[in-house]
Amino acid sequence: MPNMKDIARIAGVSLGTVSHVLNDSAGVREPLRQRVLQAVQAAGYQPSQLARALRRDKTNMIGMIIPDITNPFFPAVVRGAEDVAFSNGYRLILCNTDNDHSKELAHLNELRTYLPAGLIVIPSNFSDLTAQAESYRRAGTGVVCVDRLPKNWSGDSVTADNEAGAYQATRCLIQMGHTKLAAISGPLHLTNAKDRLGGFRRALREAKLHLAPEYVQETTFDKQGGYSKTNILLRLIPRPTAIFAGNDLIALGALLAIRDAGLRCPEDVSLMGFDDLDLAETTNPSLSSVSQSGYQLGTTAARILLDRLEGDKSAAKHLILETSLKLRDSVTVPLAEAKPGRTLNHRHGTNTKRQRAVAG
Amino acid sequence: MPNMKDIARIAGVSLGTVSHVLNDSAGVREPLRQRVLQAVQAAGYQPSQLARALRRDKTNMIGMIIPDITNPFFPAVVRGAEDVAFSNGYRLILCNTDNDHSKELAHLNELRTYLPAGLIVIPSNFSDLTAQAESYRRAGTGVVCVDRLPKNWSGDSVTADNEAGAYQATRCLIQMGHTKLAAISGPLHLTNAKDRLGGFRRALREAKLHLAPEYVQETTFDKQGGYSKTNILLRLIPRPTAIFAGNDLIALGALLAIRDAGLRCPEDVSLMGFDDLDLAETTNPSLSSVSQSGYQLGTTAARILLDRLEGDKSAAKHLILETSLKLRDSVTVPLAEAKPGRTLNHRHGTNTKRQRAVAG
DNA sequence: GAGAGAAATTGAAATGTTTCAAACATCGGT
DNA sequence: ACCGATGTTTGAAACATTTCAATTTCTCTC
Repeated sequence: MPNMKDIARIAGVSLGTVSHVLNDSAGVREPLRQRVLQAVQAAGYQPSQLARALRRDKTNMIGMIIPDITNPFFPAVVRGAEDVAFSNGYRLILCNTDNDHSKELAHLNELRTYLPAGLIVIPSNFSDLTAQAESYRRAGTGVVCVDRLPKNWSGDSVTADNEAGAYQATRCLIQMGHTKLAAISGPLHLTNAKDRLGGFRRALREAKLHLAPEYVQETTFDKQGGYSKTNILLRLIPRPTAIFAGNDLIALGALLAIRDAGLRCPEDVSLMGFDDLDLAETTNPSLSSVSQSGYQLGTTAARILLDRLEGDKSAAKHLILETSLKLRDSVTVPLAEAKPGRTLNHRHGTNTKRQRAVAG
Repeated sequence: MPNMKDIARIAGVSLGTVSHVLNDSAGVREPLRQRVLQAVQAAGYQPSQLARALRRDKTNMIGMIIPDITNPFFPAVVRGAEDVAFSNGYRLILCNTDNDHSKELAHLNELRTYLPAGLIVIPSNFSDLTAQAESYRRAGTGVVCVDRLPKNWSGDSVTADNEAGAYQATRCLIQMGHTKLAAISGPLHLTNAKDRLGGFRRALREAKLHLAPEYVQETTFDKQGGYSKTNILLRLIPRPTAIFAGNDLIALGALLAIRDAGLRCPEDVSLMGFDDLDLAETTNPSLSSVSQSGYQLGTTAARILLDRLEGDKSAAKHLILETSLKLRDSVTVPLAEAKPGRTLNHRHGTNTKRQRAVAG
C-alpha cells in the first residue's frame, strides 16, 4: 500500500503539502494541488485511518453497544445508526452485551483504547454508566443512550414515547369496553418497561378502573416470559378480557398460551403488543401493537452524536419519538361486556363512569 | 489516559521492558516484571490499540460485510461471528451493503486502511471479490465467505448444504404424494438460491416427475417476491399442490397469497420454506422449513479466520454445514391425490413409477 | 525594483506502540 | 580473576499521519 511519503515523492512536494491537500487544512495553489491529487489517483492511495486516528486522537468509528443483535427489535436500530454513520464517513463497531452489565463495562473499557468518535448504547440490565460516560465525556467522546436509560442517566438519549404509546393503546382497549385489563410488563428496572406500565396504569386510573396487583405480571422481554405469565393471568378470577404485553415477544408468548389454554384471541382475550415487529403482521390472529421505529431511534442517535462531533455543546438532549397504534385482529370488544348496562364483577367503576372516561 | 511511557516511569524501567512484559516478548526477570505489572494496575493502563495496530501492521478488528442486518436471517450469523471473535480478543466492524456490489467494494476498500485482522463476507448480488480478496490475501489478511459464494470464489467459505436441504425437503413432499410441485427460487445468481433450486430439481428428477418451466419462478428473497410469484403459480393449470420456497420470507409471502386467493394452506397448497426463521413457528399455519443455523455459520467462519491468523496455511476450506428438516403444519398430503391410483393430469410419470421413487 | 505583508510550502516533532541491535549483567568454567 | 556465553535491559528507529513554527514565495504598493 502506498503511503503519504510515496505520494509526496511522486508529486514532488513535501509531506505537509500532501496532508494539506487531503484535509483542506491550508491553501495550496492549484497546480500543486492537482499534482498531488493526480498522484493520489495514480497510486490508488488511501490514507491510513490508523495513523490518522493516532495523530488526531480520534477514529472515525462509532462504538455501538447493544444487548443482543439477535433480538428482533435491535437490528433496525443498528441499521439506522449505521446508515447515518456511514454516509458521514463513520463506521460502526458492534458489541453485544447479552444484558450483562459486566460485559458492558468490559466493552466500554476496551473500546476506549480505539478512541472511538462516539458511542451509542442500548443499556443492559441494571446498567449504571455514569462513571464510564463521564470518563468518555472528559475525553471529548459523546455517548448517546437509546431505547432505554441506565440508572441516573443525565447524558443524551433517544427513546420512544413509551408512556404515551402504552397509554394510547390501553385507552383504546378501554374504549372498546374492556374493564378487566391485565398487563405483562418487561423487567421494571428497565426504563422502557417501567414507562410502558406507567402509561397502562395512567389509562386505567383516568378511566377509574381498578387494577388488582395480580393483574400486573413482570417478566423478561421474551416469548417464554409472556407464555408463563399469561398462564397465570388466565387462571385469575375474573379472567382478564384484555392483556397489554410489554413487547411483541411477550405478546407472542401470550398468544401461544391463550391458544394452548383452549381460549380464543381476540374473542376471549384481546391482546396488545408493543414494538410492532414484522412478526406482528403474520401471527394468527395478527397482533395489534404500539409501533415505534427502531430505525429512527438509530438514525436519531447517530445524528446527535455527529452534531456533538461538529461542536454542538448544548445541554443534554432527551429526544422522545412518537409511537403510533397499529390495530390488527388481536383486539376486539369484550364478548360478555359488549351488552351495555350489564353489571360487572369487579370492584370499582360503573358503566357511566367508564362511558365518561371513554368520551373524554 | 496513561501511556506506556508513564508506566515505564512509574516502574522505573525502560519503554522496551514494559512492552516485553505486556507481550511476553522477552524474558524479563521477576522483580522487574512485578514492578511493571503493579504500575499497570495502579495506573489503570490499557494499551492503545491504535498505536499497537500501526506498529504491528494489524488490528484486532474483523470486518463483517453483510447485505442487511435487518434481514432476519443475518443477525444470528453476525452474533455467531461476534461471539467467537470477542472471546478471542477481536472486535467486529459491521458493514451493510444492501446487496449493492459497489457499496460492497467501497466497504472493502475502506476497511483495508484499518488493517483488519480478517474479513467475513456475505457477498452481495453479482459480487465478484476475486481482485479484492487477492489484495487482502497478499497483505496476509484472511477473507471468508459465508452463506453464499461470489463469482469465481476460491477462498475459504462456509455455507449450509443448500442442495441437500432442498433435496430432502422436496423428497419429503414427494413422499407425501405430491406430484405437482412448484418452486419459487431466490435470485439465481446467488449460489445459495441456485443450490436450493438444484436440490429441488434433483429430487423431482430422481422421482421422475416432470417440471414445467413455468412451475419455477425466480424472485428476490423477500415477502413481496413470494407473494407475487405465488399469485402466478396459483393461476396455473393444473395448480401446484405444493410450493417449495427459496427461503422463509418468500414462503411467508406465499402464505399470504394463498390466503388472499381464498385457498387453504396446507389443504389446497402445501408450503415449504428454507432457513427456519423464528417466524416459521408462529405463522398460521406454522411453516415447514429447512433449518440451517445462522449462528453456526458465523462461529465457523470466525473460527476459520482465527485459525488462519494463527498461521494455518492449508488450502482453501469449503465447509458445508448440515441442514435439518422441520416439519410443521404447512405441509400435508395432497387432497385430490391422496386416493391411490387416481389418474393424474400431468404429462410424465405414472403412479407406479412414483411409488417406486418414494420407496427408494 | 525594493520592501512589507500575506500566502504557500516545508521540515520536524509528535502521537503510542513494537522491535531490533546494542549495551549491560550474570554465571559457569578455567 | 578473567573469558565467553547466555540472558536482561535499554534506547532508538519505525509505523503513517497531522500540525506547528519556520521558511520560502508571491503580490502589492510606493
